[in-house]
Amino acid sequence: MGLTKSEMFTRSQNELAGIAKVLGHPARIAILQEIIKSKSCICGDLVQEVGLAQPTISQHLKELKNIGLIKGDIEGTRVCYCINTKKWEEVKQLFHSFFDTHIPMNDDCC
Amino acid sequence: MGLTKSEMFTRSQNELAGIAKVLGHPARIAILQEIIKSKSCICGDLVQEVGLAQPTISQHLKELKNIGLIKGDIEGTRVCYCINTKKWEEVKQLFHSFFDTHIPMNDDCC
DNA sequence: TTCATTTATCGTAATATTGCAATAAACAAT
DNA sequence: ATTGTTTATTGCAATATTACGATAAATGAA
Repeated sequence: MGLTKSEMFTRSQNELAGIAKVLGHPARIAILQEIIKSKSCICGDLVQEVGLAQPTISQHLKELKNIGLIKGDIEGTRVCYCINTKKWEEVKQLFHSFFDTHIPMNDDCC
Repeated sequence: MGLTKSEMFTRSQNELAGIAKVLGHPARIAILQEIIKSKSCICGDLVQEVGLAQPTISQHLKELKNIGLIKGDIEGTRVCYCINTKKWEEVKQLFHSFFDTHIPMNDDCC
């Protein structure tokens, strides 16, 4: 089969996993870092910098846009991508909350 | 093809993406939360709680163990899983560092 | 208009992931 | 030794992801 219904899990579990999944590819991490680094946000330069073919980069950008982490501004034939800082903060907070859940000490094992 | 060589990316890009990938499934998020919630760490109870077949849970546990987020203690026929707090803190810090990179304001677009 | 530039989309091949039934392996209890 | 319990592994089918060539779509420049 290979399909788990999302109804099996809570909304927040699906949300966090969905975002983590998009972050789960080094090219997309590289794209985000490159957008941040190049203060003025970049476009097809990502193809040069990341080293994947243009359609591939475009596809990764689409996924990052889908979860709202980046925005794209059309400027003539070019598209200027940049971080959506509002969403960036939200996602930061999401991971923060997840990892800050207190881990109780365990005497029984481990 | 469908394969990007990991040599294309930095060590830390691959590391972060690799961990995010494992977190990128709601069942694995649910498993982590359940382990945390059940103070005394649990075993095959996860099958009951998460609602997937035993081999599926076992497989997800394996992936979580691979990145070191959980440990498994064999206790007779049972295996007691719990959070590897040391690694947990490391991963928390990893995401923290990633999301805390300063996002420069952009006047050009977006 | 015609040509060059840039990005998105389509189509497709290669690969990876997911889920589970069947089964093995390890142990406890009788 | 046999039985029951628990977990890991194997094998496989269904699906998803990834990468890229080809192509379309949109714009700017000549």
